[in-house]
Amino acid sequence: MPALVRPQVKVRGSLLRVKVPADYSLSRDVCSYGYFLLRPNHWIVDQQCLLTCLHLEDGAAGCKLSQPGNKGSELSVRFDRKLTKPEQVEARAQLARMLRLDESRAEVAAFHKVDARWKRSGRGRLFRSPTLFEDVVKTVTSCNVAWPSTINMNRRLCEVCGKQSPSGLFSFPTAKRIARMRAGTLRARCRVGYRDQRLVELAKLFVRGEVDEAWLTSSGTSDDEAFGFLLGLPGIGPYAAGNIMMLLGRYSRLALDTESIRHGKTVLGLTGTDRAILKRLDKHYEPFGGHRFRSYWFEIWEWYQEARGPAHLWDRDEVGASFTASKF
DNA sequence: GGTAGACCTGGACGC
DNA sequence: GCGTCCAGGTCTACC
Repeated sequence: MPALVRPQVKVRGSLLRVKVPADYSLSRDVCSYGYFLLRPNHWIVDQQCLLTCLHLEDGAAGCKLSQPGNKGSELSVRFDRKLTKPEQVEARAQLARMLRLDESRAEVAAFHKVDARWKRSGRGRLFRSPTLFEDVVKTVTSCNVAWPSTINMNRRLCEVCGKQSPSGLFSFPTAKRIARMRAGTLRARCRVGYRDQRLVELAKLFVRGEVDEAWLTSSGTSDDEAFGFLLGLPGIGPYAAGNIMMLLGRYSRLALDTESIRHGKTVLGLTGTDRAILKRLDKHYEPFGGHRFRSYWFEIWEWYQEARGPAHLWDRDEVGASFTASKF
């Protein structure tokens, strides 16, 4: 979609009111992780609201999320078509996952108790996708590639494989859809490169129910068990598995990549070979225990914001599309 | 357990 | 406009 064309939710559809935790801030908690810059998401800076598109029982439904009141006030979610009752239930569940509404004020406070640096800003929640499948695909499309390519892959996945809503927004493709696609088609039309076969295999695992989100998030499943399972998935290595752990709400692991090395060198002043820096990073965040990823991530996020201004003022097609670790 | 090279895309650069 | 080089994480083969 051309940068100058701003998608609009024009049709008067269903309106959902969504209750949020008392400390919830839409602009802060959405603009907290890079996925808010990836399709089907579009943060509208001058309105401070999120435009996105959900895949529901009767197809794609574009929606605009806003928080008309102060922090903690309920969200207004306007859809571009009428939703059936079951669709409303499904939409609420997807929105809750995406916005981390399951993370209460007390849970965020527990993080601040371990790392008080983020108490003032209130940061604690990390934006994610409405489904685990989308989170996994977004993670795979962020591996071994510069950020602008990740943006392109996600845009093409939505436009080529997603469904179009009444107002013209594209939803993210479902696992069922990707599982039916030929790897060559994904490669040629979505420019996913060698990830093509891995994405199809991942989708098939989801369709067959072999990736069980309930098990992965269960308190009865240890971090080691969840991490080990993720490592066994196609296209998922240590970085991707660590990232997906965070997306599942497990913050005890880091997702270390070249960006981490840059952070270790420039912000933490670590020296030595890349391998040595990675080891030191692991050690450095040990004191944050079960919250390590958040402490690590918000340091990186703050650094981005110092360079590019507050994230809630980033325009997806300008700042969002241009930033890469090597350019900072 | 550690290491080297292939896998792809897109941006940067030189001509 | 074209060709070359490089960055990026995972996977496989090999030692």
